[in-house]
Amino acid sequence: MTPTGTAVPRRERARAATIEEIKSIALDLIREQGTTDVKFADIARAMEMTPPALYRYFADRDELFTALITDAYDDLGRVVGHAREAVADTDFAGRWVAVASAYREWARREPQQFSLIFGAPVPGYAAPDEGPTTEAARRAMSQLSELFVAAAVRGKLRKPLIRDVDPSLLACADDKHGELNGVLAPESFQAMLGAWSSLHGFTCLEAYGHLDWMGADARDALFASQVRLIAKTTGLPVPD
Amino acid sequence: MTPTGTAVPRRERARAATIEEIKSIALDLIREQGTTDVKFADIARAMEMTPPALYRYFADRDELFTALITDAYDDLGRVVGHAREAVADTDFAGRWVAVASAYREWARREPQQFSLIFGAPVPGYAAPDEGPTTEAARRAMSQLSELFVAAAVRGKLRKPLIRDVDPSLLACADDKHGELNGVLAPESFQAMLGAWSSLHGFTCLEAYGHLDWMGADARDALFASQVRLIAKTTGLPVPD
DNA sequence: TAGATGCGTTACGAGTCTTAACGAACACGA
DNA sequence: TCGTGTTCGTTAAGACTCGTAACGCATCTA
Repeated sequence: MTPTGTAVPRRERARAATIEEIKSIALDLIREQGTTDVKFADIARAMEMTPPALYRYFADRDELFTALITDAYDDLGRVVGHAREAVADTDFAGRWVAVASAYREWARREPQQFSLIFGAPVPGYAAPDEGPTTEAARRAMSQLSELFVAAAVRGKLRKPLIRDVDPSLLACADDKHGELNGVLAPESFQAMLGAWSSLHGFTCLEAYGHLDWMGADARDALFASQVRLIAKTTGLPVPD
Repeated sequence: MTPTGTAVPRRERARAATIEEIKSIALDLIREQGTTDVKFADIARAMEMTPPALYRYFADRDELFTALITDAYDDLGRVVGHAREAVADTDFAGRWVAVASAYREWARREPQQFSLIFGAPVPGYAAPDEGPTTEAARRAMSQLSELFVAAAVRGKLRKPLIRDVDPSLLACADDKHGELNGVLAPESFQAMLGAWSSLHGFTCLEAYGHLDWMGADARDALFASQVRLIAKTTGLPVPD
């Protein structure tokens, strides 16, 4: 069975597969033990290998972490993106709810991955500045801004409740003009950031168990009311 | 110099002082290295002791962590409380701004302590359920609820923007009736939780550097607008 | 003064990350 | 078909960690 159509050499494919297996097992272990510190020894044991073998694939434990973090960003962005596109592209409020819910549920489903990207730096791991992680962060965040841009383009974005924008924030919005297609008004830009931070706040609190004292139903209700409130205050067209 | 007025035996005082020194140095190290994992060896070295000596004061590394976490809660509660009381007790909006700003600034000043209490569980450390940490958490949170209760008592709390409350959240509010003096309307209770999560979201994002891409001025402006927005939507009496 | 208690030390076992040196499997050109 | 070189996984070893055990020394108490 000679590889005819395969552009990628057999060797490299095996290597890539091993790398994926390492990351996958690392994630499993992280999920199992509930913390983000993985031991090379444990990964190796689960793969029926010896610890030093892993150094053929990751120079450092930090390098493995960086890979896990960028993967987490990608996964979050992908999940949120799918959720967004599952709703009619004219139903902006519906898309906002979908995005917010996906964000929340991903964090609850994968609290460790969530804390990997949004939590405090992992012990002993200093994020490489301007590295691949910041790049991945932009991609994930863009899911939200695209939503607002789309609404603005179609003229469906009302003025947000808070309209006065500080000069410094205005300058900042100008910097981002390119990415935002130059169509998002500064006050809407400000409102969007506020929406993100509000959403993020609830998500953090819930993912780390700080809302466990209220029942699951109550949490759902609180989330729903928050999302609706944000839609209103940011100027997204709520059906209500 | 015989200890005349000292009720506490000299021995215990020395022990307490050592405990404080350990925690203090642990915090310094955490601040220096920017991560929450402290090594007993480093603490001991800084104290010019040998690592095993620390086990006379903390049975475990987890025990030290628990102490640090409760201290962090206390510190946050204390700082926020002071900020609240520094504003006239009739100026509810002012008090809200003070509380929110103190919360934010504490997190920015002590990101490690912040992540100690609000971040993902520390690697290898499983929080003792229903232990002293949850108790301390209540105390810190109460700074916010007292503010809302006070405003409600004086009839200065308007209806929040979102008024419909889900039954499950209503039941939850009833449970807390005692602590809330039975005077906070369910919709205000819901709004208060929303206020907290919004505040928390901005604080998290900023403390962990996810807003570094905008300038400090822009961050300040965004925070101010968020705080004002929350005051409006929760029904706090804004002077404007 | 005699004894008990508390504290800090050294010594040690188990475990971790990481590098270095070795052997075996594989791919490839002569 | 036969070398040759690259890649992979192994064992061995050094430096470091947490945590326990056993030993002195100081202090407090009876």
